[in-house]
Amino acid sequence: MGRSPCCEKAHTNKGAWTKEEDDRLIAYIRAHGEGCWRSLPKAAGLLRCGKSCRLRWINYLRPDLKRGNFTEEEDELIIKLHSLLGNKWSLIAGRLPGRTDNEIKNYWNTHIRRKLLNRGIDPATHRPINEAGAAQVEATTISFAAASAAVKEEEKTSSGFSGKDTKNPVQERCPDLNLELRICPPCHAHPEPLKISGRGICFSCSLGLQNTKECSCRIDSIGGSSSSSDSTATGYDFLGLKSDVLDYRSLEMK
DNA sequence: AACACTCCCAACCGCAGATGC
DNA sequence: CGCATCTGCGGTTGGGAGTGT
Repeated sequence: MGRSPCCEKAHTNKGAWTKEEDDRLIAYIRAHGEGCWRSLPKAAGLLRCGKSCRLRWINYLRPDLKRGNFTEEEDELIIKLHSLLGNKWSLIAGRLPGRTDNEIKNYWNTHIRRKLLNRGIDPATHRPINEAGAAQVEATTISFAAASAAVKEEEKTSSGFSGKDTKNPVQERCPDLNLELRICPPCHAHPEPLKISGRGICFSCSLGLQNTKECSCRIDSIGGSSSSSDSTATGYDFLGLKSDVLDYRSLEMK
């Protein structure tokens, strides 16, 4: 491609930000709002590249950031979201108000990985370490992360593949994965709890969101009768995204 | 006190997707 | 439609702080 560098690298500061630089950046964004990162440094009188300014603002200066230690609840939520989304730190951060993707990524690598290893769980797969092979049959968590790569590969090689196909080769390989997970409006009666690999809990409950508006216990499988048109009527905002049909592939394309 | 080692996190880098022309 | 540019993301790194010897 031969992309040009994001900014003129000469004459720009690098490394730790000074108080004065922080103040300039804050003042400028308060006056003009976020955006136009490329032109911001010059306009704000900063000898930094736009990317550096954006990162500094998002990860450190934003007023809505929640600094300080992660709570036990946040820990568990991160673990559960990671088991579902993989290293999609920005998506995970989207479910943790006041936390940034960089912060969560760092926290994962320094604390949670070790925590899971101590529990005997592989942080990459969220499966017991000593069951690496056998666990494929008796999965205890759902993981779209590993499957998403396979889906992409599948889509490359099979141009005719669509979500409506009943013969999804990925599912044939990974029977524990429901790549067409659909979320419906909250159902207080919980008539038909989602079975995640044999466990009778809904997805929200598995995330620790019992009795919340996210609690939804009716999810049709890929072979279900719901079409995209009837799912429109029951569209549900999962992970903060207004989508009619939850499809991890579409989540990535947010 | 001095050095070595480990941990942690802010910041950087490169890439890919989105957008504009 | 193709190219150039911008933005955002995930992986990695550098260096300061903390701890052990």
